[in-house]
Amino acid sequence: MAHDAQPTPPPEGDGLTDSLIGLFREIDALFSAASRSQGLTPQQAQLLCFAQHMQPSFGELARLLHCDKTNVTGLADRLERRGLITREPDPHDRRLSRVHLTADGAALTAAFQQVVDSSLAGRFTGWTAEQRASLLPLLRAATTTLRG
Amino acid sequence: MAHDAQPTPPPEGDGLTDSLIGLFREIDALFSAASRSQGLTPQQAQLLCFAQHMQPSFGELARLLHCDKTNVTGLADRLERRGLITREPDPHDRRLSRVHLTADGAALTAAFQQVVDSSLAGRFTGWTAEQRASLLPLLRAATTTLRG
DNA sequence: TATTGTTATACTCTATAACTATA
DNA sequence: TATAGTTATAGAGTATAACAATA
Repeated sequence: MAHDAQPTPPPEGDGLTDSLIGLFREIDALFSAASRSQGLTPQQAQLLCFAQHMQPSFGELARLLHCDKTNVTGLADRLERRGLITREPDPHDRRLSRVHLTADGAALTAAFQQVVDSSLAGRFTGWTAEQRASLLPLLRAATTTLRG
Repeated sequence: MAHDAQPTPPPEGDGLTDSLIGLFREIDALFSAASRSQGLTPQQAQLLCFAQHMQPSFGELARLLHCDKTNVTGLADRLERRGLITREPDPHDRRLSRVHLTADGAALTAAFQQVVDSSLAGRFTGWTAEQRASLLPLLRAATTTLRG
């Protein structure tokens, strides 16, 4: 592998970009439909998911969503106005504001995830057990690779 | 497998939605960076890619991009103003307008794809040949599955 | 000085409804 | 009647620059 992995060109050309765009558009469509079924935009739904298992600061959300911090302010404004999140001051650093889900927000987030999960489940029924089993680990590995 | 593939529940729960959102955000960030390096928005870059190997009508682009047809009008306006595409009437149906890439548009699209490809290549060097080989077919299979 | 969140601004993306022209 | 593309409109996402509060 020392002189075998490197010479082999990594996935390049060969329509990889086009394939990735196709997949990206399909996932985007799935997220959009699931979000709208809950009265959310995709960005709002994704923010809620990131706030589900932690209480992220605005800067952390900006990094997770790969957008400018100024966008998070407006995004949070709209979610707060609907009673789905609250802004809570960080006890250790008074510059920080942390996003907490309300009970309504947590319920809506769970509903969104359920729609996505069942939507996926409905489409992958044609796959073999092996194919499906290989999907999640590969998703996670690809995410880790891209994030690094 | 005839009575083994069906009873096994398809990928559901288990943080699948969160994993998918994570991957989605990373690919979005990669596309955004590549697009901006060419002076394009991600939506503009994706439209150009879809117009690279065909001359899609506005309705076809709306379906490929999963957005309303009215969005394609404005998207095409901005690309046409920059001389990257032209609107050409369909010879068989005078209601249809087809998007053609100009020489500049084709060059910019190729440059965008090159940035995406090399950006991906730079990140997947740590993968084994087997892992990389399994990625593209799975991407394509997943796209086909989601599109159906 | 540096960092966090905000505001102001401008542009882009998005969907809905109503319109024109073609079929 | 139905379809393709456009326009008008309103709301949402996006980045840049400048700002106040805090570290």
